[in-house]
Amino acid sequence: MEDDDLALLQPHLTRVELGRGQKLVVAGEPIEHIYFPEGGVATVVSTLPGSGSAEVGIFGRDGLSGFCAMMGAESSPYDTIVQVDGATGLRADTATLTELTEQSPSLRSLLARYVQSFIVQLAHGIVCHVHHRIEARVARWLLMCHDRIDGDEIMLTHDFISMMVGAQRTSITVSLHILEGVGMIRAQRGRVTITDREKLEDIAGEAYGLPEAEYRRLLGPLGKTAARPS
Amino acid sequence: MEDDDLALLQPHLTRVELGRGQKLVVAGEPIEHIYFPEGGVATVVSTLPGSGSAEVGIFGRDGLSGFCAMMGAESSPYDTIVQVDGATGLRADTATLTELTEQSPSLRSLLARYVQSFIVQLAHGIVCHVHHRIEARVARWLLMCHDRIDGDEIMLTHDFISMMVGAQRTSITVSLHILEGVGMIRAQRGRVTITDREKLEDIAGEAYGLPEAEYRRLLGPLGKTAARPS
DNA sequence: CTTGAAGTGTCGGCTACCTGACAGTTGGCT
DNA sequence: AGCCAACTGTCAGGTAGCCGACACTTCAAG
Repeated sequence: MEDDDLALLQPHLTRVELGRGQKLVVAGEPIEHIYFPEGGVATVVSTLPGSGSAEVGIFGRDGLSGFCAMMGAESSPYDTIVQVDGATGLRADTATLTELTEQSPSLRSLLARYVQSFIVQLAHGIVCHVHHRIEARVARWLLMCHDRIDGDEIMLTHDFISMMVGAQRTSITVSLHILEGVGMIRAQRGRVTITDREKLEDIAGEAYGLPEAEYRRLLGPLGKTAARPS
Repeated sequence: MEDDDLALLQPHLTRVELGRGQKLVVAGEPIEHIYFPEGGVATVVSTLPGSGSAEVGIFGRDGLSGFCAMMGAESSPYDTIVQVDGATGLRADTATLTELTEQSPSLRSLLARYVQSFIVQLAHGIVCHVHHRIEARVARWLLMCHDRIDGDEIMLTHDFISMMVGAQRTSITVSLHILEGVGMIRAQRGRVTITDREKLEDIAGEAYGLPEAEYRRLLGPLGKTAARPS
């Protein structure tokens, strides 16, 4: 995702472990650090007392946590949680990063373009909930994870997918059976393996693709091929 | 919404009529003008060949059209359409505005904070679709309109609300009857009048409020009291 | 005044999905 | 080895909201 702005950032980055369940942003609390995952998946989750939780956005090595701290909000109303681990991330102080961004127009442009791509992801989430059945939404979500991990195995439970997709756990079980029946995936305890990505994209239909296309348009390749600092 | 940045913008603004149905942004086409409505309601709408349309965001005098043009995207995948008219708007050239923003840190901060508030609106839209029944979503949407217009009368049809809320037209008719039965609104042909806003907020519950609170936190009062250039 | 389009009310059938409950399975821990 | 917690499968009942169809009302235009 970075180019020669990387040199600007590098001295301020620390590599840290990102463990499953770790909260990169806690709702309502000041955001002190910004994280750039080098792998795995993190999601932005809304939790309200009367309504339970719902996932609203997702990112991995394609994005960063808590960008709202650089948009004039010291905190976010949403949690950001590491959901699929197995990777490290680069961490920076919010204040430092904000200042760097303020100074470098190209860094600012990069951030702006990422924010724009994230907006499209959010907007598309709404469209999915309005128009697409659970099956397609599950497919969408699996594809979004697949884009962000190495290999075809994703470690996650039905319970977990249910929160992501915004559906009942039992409905997820059924959906996964259908997807498995057609040979798109293989489901084992706590693990889903993508076996036929193309078919999965077919099932997802318009539920998948638009935000990804927008990301590529604004920021370049998404996923395994994306260049990352090492 | 503006403060003394206004002086910077003023010379580049032209007052224009905003008519119902007018597209302030056309999906996929370059955004040449940015509009700041002085009243009425505009929405951001996703239209996909296979899935029909869905509304994803809304704004009025609290916001501006096509901000993505200032985020590095020349175009947006979504239309922005004037839905409730009866007001003028201020228009500026995208290029000019982008340049001004690039130069003025305070203008940039203002824009960033607005974008952040819009993100929360989008995210909350997802939460609504996951957790709240149609009735609450209708209430939410009426409240969001009410925040942005003068008076308590909103000119809109059931058909229209159905697209906004992401539901069937007949379901909207039923919902409006319920809301009217409890005395929260009065529905006439092509018009809804808010008669008891508090009760409406009760019905909406958590479907309404969070994005509005966030807007106030970041940008100050939303709605009728908000200071606007005149 | 007439006509027609746009908007509204309503109904019956249908289905996707929720809800809760429970039994079976797996795998890590002691 | 054995146990417990987490995970998965499944089922039966209920319901919100979809879908299509149609009759009625309102209003603006000719």
